[in-house]
Amino acid sequence: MAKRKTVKKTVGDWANNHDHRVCIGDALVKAASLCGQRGARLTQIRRRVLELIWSSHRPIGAYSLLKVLKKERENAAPPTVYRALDFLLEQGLIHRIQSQNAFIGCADPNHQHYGMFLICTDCGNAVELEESKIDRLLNSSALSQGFVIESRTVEAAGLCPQCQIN
Amino acid sequence: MAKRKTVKKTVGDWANNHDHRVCIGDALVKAASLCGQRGARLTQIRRRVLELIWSSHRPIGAYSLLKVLKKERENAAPPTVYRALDFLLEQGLIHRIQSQNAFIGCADPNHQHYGMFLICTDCGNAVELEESKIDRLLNSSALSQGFVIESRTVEAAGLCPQCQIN
DNA sequence: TCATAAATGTTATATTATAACAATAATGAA
DNA sequence: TTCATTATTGTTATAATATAACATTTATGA
Ligand SMILES: [Zn+2]
Ligand SMILES: [Zn+2]
Ligand SMILES: [Zn+2]
Ligand SMILES: [Zn+2]
Repeated sequence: MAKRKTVKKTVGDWANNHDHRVCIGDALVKAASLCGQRGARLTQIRRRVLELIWSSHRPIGAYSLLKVLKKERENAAPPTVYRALDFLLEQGLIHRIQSQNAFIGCADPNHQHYGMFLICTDCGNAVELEESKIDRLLNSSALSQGFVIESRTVEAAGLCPQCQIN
Repeated sequence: MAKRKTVKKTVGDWANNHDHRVCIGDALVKAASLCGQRGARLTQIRRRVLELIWSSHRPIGAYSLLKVLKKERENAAPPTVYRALDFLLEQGLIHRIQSQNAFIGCADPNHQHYGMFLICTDCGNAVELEESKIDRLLNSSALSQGFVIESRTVEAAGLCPQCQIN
């Protein structure tokens, strides 16, 4: 890979003005590293699906992925994509956006986090919210009813800073 | 309708030991009243779909509803159900559970609320979380990135008090 | 090098949701 | 009441999302 400038892409960076190739590159490097550590096999298909998911900050659906894959691999079929997605989800490399039946890359697969997203209804971009306070409040609120949370889906739709201007 | 004891079904009541007919009855009465006020037509089909949704505290899918409806109305088809669901969603009489592609009755359709749910992975029951603090925290957390939330999906999966015992 | 397990290929089908147009029923104005 | 308008429901077809089941190939390590 050619040497590239390291631009920090912070969580909550809604700007279009970053070099998104850096996001993609970072994600793939991290994924390879994590899978290596874990003895999980980031095969060609899986890697390519991850790359396609990272091709934008918009969640992408399984059949959109399939459409692209088919151009490169004529025998790609739904299971091809869904198996790759299952693997990537298991490894925490992507998240599922329930409200869209779509998938998005996880920028920080190595950290504990909760899969909480802000999703712009205009440009479609989504960013992960790293806010442990929400998680704690949710937990304590549930506990006050005796309910123990194991996993959560938090998806807030609205307008990102960019799209409020336009 | 026969006179019945008014049993308060509080939010967060996970017990099986309430008379669920009361939940159903209350929901239908409230729905009729609200629709009346709004000039919205709670037709036979819509009312029946609402009743079926309220038949348990578990979210129920469109095609499960259809299966039941077909026994009573031989020309019921997917649009029959989805139109009723659309109406009930618009009126705030039901909520959609995104993580299950399923629907659940709203116990308090007249109040402002946020559609936040606790869903038991064991018994399948779901209750709506009335916790404005979570909503405020979510809003402020989003705002700190300049993001304005318009709607939210909060679905926490875990074990309800009953199912922790078993 | 061979047995095993993991990944992928392949075909079929299940599940969830909507499009499009026709027929009927409700509503209110003339 | 009658008629025009709109809302609701009927009907058929199909789109979109996801999984089952079994065959084949590839990777892995004993
Ligand atoms: Zn980027
Ligand atoms: Zn935007
Ligand atoms: Zn009940
Ligand atoms: Zn339970």
